[in-house]
Amino acid sequence: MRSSQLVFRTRREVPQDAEAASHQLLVRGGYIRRLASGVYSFLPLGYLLLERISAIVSEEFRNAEGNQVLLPALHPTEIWAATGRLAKMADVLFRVESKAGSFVLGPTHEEAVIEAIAPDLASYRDLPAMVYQLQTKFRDEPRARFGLMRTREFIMADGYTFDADQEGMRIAYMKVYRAYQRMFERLGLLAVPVEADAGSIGGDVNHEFMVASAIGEDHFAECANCGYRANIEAAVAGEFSVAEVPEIDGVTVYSTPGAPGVEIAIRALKEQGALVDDSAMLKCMVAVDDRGEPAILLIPGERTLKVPGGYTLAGEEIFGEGSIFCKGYVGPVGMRERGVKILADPSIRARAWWATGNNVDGEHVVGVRIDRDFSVDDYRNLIVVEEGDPCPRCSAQLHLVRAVEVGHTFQLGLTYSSVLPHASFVDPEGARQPYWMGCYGVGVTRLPAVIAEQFIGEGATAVAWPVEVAPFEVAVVAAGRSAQAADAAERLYQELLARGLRVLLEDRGLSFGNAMGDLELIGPPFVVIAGAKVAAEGVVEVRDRLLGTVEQVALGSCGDRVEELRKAAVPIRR
RNA sequence: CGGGAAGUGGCGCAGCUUGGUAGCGCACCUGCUUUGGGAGCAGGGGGUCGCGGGUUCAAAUCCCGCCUUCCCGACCA
Repeated sequence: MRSSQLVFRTRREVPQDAEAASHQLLVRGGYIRRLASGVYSFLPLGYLLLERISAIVSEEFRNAEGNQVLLPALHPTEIWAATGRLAKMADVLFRVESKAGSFVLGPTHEEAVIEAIAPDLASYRDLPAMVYQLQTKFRDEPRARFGLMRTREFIMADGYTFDADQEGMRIAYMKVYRAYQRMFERLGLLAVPVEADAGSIGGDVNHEFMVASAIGEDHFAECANCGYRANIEAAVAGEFSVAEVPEIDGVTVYSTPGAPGVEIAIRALKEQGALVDDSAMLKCMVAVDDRGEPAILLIPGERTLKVPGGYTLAGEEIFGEGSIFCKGYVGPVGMRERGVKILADPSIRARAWWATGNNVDGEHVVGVRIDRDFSVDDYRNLIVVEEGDPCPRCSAQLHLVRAVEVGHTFQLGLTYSSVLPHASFVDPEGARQPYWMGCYGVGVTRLPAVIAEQFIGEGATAVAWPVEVAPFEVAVVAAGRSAQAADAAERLYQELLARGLRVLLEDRGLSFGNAMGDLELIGPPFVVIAGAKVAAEGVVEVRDRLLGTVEQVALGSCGDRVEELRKAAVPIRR
């Protein structure tokens, strides 16, 4: 393509509403333009980039035997009501009321794909099967973020597998899992699969593919020793070593009026001469289960609570008049006898005694021991892991990494097929059986931002895209005004095109500085410059922007050399 | 939804404290000179100052209400 034909304009100034480096680069380079918060247009250059990324994603889904489809964005409300997700995902659903009826703009397509495909998968002979699409999703996000990183309208590649049994589902899952690893490598991303929480999609086994990045909205825990990796939501800590604590024998009650909360209570207890250390407080949170039964959740006072599945934290009303729970002074002692279930994080065993609320306003107790003063009904993982916590597999120290989720794979099992009767097939005995399903997502329009973060230069004024995703693999530019340079550039452009490369000829007659400034934003990994030495010595300059190397090459061998460099280029950096 | 910041030609900003008919840089248009790292000179076009109301002889500027955008948090595939 000739730059004079490309509709785009770069800008020098940093856009006022762009904080993230990738966002600045994409706006300055003229890849995208914001229409509303979390709603972006892809301009011609941005579309070329997106087209490349989409092609790679699509190819890898096909390598996993996916059949491409295109499902509607407009879903009749009924199909969402049928799975209960109309209510469950109400917060993110865009709703449309029209004379044609009531619709939801699809945020994901489990329901829609079953409606579309189930009639063609009526027999066990039709299984296994996989379909996928690249399609626009709509989610009414509470907050859009970092340009393309989190938007309200975005393209996702979503795949769905249908199998006759669990074993088949697992095989399909592994096939996609491996396709994802190839896909992200081609995209220039070091994506690591981590164990994750299934969220509102549902199902059992699932992995998130995470890329360490400054624009990450998530963290995952990683063990350098054994390779354990899990999203912070799903990560669990191993066994903590037992803490050294002061010798205390009995239980002592202290009067601590006006001291709710861990830190104030510790201070109040110290003032009274209690032998408490800063880690002595047991945090006791009141939660209710799905049936509305109350429970107490116990964690070390310095830790953050992770509310377990099936429970929600109790609201203020639980502390009302006549309640057995005393706000700010809740403790486990005697609660079981009053019919309150006690759940505890295993880490509370790593200490001989605790200080805790005495279930009386203005009173704490010190020296409370598990099994002597109270019993735990159930040990569950209730704490959010922190840097340095022991690994659950090998007890080495966990490390937290800020990261972006670029893909997510789920073994759904029978989650959807059990509630949608037509999501089923007839087995060899003639009996109707539900599909064993898997679903797989890749955040396609997020990828330009994530890739840019990895390949961007200082000050967000330059990028060198990985060869497979680059809108142009190589750019040709003439330096100076000589006719020889312009001729050489034109001939090289034709030659590189003929070799099947994606080539940009800079033909706008810009000064050299302007031309190079723009090229740095357009991001070709290779640039060929035809300057004064073409006429004098018959050589051009070839730059490898990924490696940062520059070489002088004879005009006649330039095409060969560029192709060599192109083939030798490795997608992943760092 | 809570906290913070900001809305002035296409983009980035000044002007607001102390009301008096809107300015700078970039970009754009014309001409000439330039062209191996973001050129120079001369001339030119373009703005409901986010929206609505109020105060005033007079509002970008003061007052009230609303909207939008970005950042942190909550939430999230």
